[in-house]
Amino acid sequence: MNEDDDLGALCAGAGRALAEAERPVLERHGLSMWQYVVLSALAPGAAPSQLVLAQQIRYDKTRLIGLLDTLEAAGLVAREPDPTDRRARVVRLTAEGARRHAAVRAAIREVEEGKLAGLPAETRRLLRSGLAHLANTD
Amino acid sequence: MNEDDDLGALCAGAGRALAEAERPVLERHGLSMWQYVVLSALAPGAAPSQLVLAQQIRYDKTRLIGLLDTLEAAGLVAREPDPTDRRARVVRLTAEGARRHAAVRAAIREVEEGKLAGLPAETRRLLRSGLAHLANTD
DNA sequence: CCGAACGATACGCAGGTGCTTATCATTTGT
DNA sequence: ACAAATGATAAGCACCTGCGTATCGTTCGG
Repeated sequence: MNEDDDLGALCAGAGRALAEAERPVLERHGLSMWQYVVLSALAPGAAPSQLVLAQQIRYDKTRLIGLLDTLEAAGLVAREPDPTDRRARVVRLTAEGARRHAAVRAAIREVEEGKLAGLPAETRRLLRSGLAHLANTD
Repeated sequence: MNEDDDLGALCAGAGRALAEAERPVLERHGLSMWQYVVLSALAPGAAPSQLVLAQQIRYDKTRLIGLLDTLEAAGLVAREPDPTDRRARVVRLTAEGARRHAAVRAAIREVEEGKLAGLPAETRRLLRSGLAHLANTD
């Protein structure tokens, strides 16, 4: 039974399985995993600076630059100097970026639904809350 | 709420948090994450060949060689030619390897218990079964 | 007002990853 | 019995990752 497995191993296995299932979806929409992560992070609201965005998604701040370059060139995000601190760049989704993100997110949700097929609603709920608890006990 | 997050993002977050919490434990016992994974894979029984071991733990088969070299030099695993097919090497834990694995595993279980603190038994159970379901729906 | 701190950017380094190719010993199918 | 396949191994590759350094413009404290 899974009583023998480490929780870490289980999380890694589940995460890998999900990532593998989602990769084709992302490819079909022309986005890399990290690009999708950035769009997801910006969906609830603009990031006050690239630095906090990098910390938020746990991505290297110097590599985020090139990632944003690509997304900006694709018209999915916009960088604007923060009026209150012109060193910082506020990063936000463009209308097109919000549209693309919503579309990809819907497709990914479908894949996840498929993976969850067969699990009772109660299990799904506790799975989410359990994972959130583990992730937030940093 | 966590209803907003992708399952993949939740798994990644939880997995990362667990890995970070377990790294100091592994370091204290002088093992890398992958070395521990190998020991864990061998604990239930010897691997019939290095190739199947690599596939089992999803590690590159050519890199596994060096990993096993280290573990063998440390006296934790043993490689013996399979009598029925002398191309293959059977990999098994040594007595010392089994002891080390049990010790590290106990320490890791403690960490995981700490992370799970506050979650009711039912949630833990469903969390495990939910993760196992996701991981096995490859 | 000026030096220290800070954000964005460019660049290179070291380590880890999966993948490919080549070699050698062994097994297997015909 | 011989060619093809297979497992272990070595070596090299292309990529990704985090990290450190340097530069430049901007901000802020004394």
